[in-house]
Amino acid sequence: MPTGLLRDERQKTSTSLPQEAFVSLARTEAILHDGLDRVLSPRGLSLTQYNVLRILRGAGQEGLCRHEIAERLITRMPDVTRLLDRMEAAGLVSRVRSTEDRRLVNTTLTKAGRELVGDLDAEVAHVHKAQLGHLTDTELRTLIDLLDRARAAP
Amino acid sequence: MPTGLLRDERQKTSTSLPQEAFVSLARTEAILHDGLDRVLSPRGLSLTQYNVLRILRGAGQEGLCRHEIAERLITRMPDVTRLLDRMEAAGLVSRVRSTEDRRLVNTTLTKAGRELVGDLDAEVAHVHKAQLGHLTDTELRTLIDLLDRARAAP
DNA sequence: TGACAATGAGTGTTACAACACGTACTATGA
DNA sequence: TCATAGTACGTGTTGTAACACTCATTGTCA
Repeated sequence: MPTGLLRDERQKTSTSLPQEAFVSLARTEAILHDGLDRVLSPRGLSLTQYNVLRILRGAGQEGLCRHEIAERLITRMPDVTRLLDRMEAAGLVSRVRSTEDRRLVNTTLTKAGRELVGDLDAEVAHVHKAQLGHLTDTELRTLIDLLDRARAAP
Repeated sequence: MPTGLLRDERQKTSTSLPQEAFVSLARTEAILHDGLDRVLSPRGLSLTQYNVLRILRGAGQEGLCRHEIAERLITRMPDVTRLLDRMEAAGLVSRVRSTEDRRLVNTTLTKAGRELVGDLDAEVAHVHKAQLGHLTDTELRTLIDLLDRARAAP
């Protein structure tokens, strides 16, 4: 009987609570990520590229070097060089070799990059509100706190 | 004064609660994902491939067609064909064209695939416990519930 | 000060994901 | 029963991510 077999399999794969949390987290992230992509990809941006734009805007006029951008990115990203290559080719960022430490290359937003990320603010905020606005502030606060504590593994 | 400028930028990027939740979610998922990859990649598996193994184990002897696998995967995956190609080449799954509906291709675990996913159960459970075990059951339950409700957008 | 480690960026290669399109088969309705 | 739409899978191509490695520059210490 197939159903019996299937139940046996399910037992073998018995999901612990941490495991269940991981799957739920991955599912949720994938859905939210996809929703954001639908706003960003028409502009030719990936989520990572959008994050770089925001990071550079937050850094102000002085910009950041490759290493600093990489460590502020959400996902580990071992190939920031070519990510910036593409963004430079798209006219969103500009890079200048530092004169103080000539190993460093300083990256800053161009005017076009600053305008693009500015234009996207409203759209992105709208998507986030559409995706998570049905949760109360208290619930969101609780979610954020739990996620923060999850990352702070002992 | 640079600090002043930076604070201005931060204000312009004023993070709403939904936005903050999204970033926290993405950060957490990336960290957990990475931790799991460290167990899977020595076996030559990506997280998606590992999920396929688990999905097929859950499906039992009858297996699943490409479409069914795709819709059970956590992340949207438009190229399941070549994902299965690689897993077939690695000897983890086997594919047979269905005789009833010859459009369908039935995919099942091979013995090697079944053994591999079985071997990984303990390791994966250990990683999840190391990553999330410091949260109480109540906290994990709350987290899972909130994530489930987050996905259930109106 | 001169060898050597450390740091930062870039490059060559491989594998994978995304998109659009094509092919085989099945179901449906005039 | 035959045209047509729909379904399921596969393929060609392009862009991107991951890994290992190299090159240039700086810091350090005998």
